[in-house]
Amino acid sequence: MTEYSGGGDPRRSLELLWGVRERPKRGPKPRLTAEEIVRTAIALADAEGLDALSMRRIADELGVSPMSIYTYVPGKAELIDVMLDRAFGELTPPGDGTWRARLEHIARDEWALFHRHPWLLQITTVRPPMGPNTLGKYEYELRAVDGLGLTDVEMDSVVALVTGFAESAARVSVNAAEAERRSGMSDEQWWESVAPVLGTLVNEADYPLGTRVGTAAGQEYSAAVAPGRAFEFGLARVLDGIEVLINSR
Amino acid sequence: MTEYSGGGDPRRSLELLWGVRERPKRGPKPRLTAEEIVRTAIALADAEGLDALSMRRIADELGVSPMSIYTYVPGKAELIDVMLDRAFGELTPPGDGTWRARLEHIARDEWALFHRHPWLLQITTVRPPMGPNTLGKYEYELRAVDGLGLTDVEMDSVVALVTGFAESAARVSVNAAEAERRSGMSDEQWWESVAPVLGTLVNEADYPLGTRVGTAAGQEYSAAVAPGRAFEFGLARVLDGIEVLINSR
DNA sequence: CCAATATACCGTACGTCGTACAGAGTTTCG
DNA sequence: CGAAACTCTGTACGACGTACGGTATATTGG
Repeated sequence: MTEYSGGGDPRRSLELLWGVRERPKRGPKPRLTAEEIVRTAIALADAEGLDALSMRRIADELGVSPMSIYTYVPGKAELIDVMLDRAFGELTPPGDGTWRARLEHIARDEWALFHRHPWLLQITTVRPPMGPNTLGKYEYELRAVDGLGLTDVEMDSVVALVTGFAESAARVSVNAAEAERRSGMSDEQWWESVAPVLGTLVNEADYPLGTRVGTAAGQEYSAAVAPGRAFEFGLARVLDGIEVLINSR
Repeated sequence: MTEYSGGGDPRRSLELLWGVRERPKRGPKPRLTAEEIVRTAIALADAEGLDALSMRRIADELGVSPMSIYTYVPGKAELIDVMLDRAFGELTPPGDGTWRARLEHIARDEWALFHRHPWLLQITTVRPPMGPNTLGKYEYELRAVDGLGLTDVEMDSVVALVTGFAESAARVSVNAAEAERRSGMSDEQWWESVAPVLGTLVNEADYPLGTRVGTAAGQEYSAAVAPGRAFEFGLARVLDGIEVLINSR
């Protein structure tokens, strides 16, 4: 189940994101806070993945009945919106180096964030939760490419390219780790279980480049480091491409 | 629920992928074939998404009971593996142009494939199904960057960068369309529902670049064309970056 | 022609999920 | 001291993948 951000009632979602709900005057003392629920949900998603994040599990963790959660949060979609914005709060703005150093910082920082919170990759952010950290992130990303002679639209495109690349590379890395965890097999072990059967079905000569290059890549990089190398390689190429654009201005 | 490819028994999976199952000598005539189930599943996923793809729905569609499906396919994971390989069969090898034209063809072809079969984006392919089309795809992708003076490992990295970029850009595009379908709101309508509430919570002066650039980007590109522009922009930058690498050899 | 065997197909059942709804208990205000 | 506002909970619905055991059907060997 892919989770969609921006799914709930916008007013209620935004109140939650900005924490502006005035506390009630009557009724029993609340046993929880929305923030506590968000923290618990993030810890659970970090430890067991987004698939294991259920309203029932969160309630268990907090020692209340499942339906109590709905007192503090309109539903699961809105909760995930807040989790996303809170996670973005861990990112740090780049410093004062070159534009290239600033974009590298942004990419590496996001790469690390996705590894700390792999569930972020399962949340679609085409309509992001308009919380303080999400807005702040966009702001400092744009600052990193301000004053380089790019148009406003180009600035937006460059930022989207770099963050999109970081997300894409992190996705490969996180999925590789997750596949290893689930299957209990390393990539090498997996390949050793597939290769013999594949050999009886396929003629290697039909795939000369795939056989040669696949073997070379497999030997050069163990599965444990391959995603990191792919990130570094791709980042260098993407920044080189952006440099071509900037130099043309 | 993210779906993982390569989850099932490798022998049974590979037999399915290569269609090598000898047909049974005794027992009742089969009413279906594995291929028929795969076709039905792909049509269903195309029309209603991977979340709507259930063994029960497939069985309904074919007029049999849910458990009958398991006569032809070991489980849902293996079925999805075959769906993936069959979809890759729609891709076409690049022609004889420059390396840049060949890589552009690969990226555009994949971009289009992900739009025809958006569910492909929900399947993790770190351990891809080793079917004929998946192997063929890797082979002609490598052929596109053969003979340029790159090392084997660099060839693999370049191909992964270009296809990873195409996938990443298509993901944004597909998610945007899906968000519109689900919510019944265009991006403009969504923004109009969020902006007024956001205005009461946020001081625009705190986000000067975000406000200016966000507005500019929103006006330049309607939501309907924005993902396509982002794809073209990013592809040009990525290929420029690869050109820098190739020229350095 | 008759059993033995292999296969196809199906009904039931289990433990998940998000959350609608109705009710019970608790605190504060007028 | 009510009434209103609020917190919390139990039950229920229809979905999911698939394990298991049973029954119907086709082919084979005698």
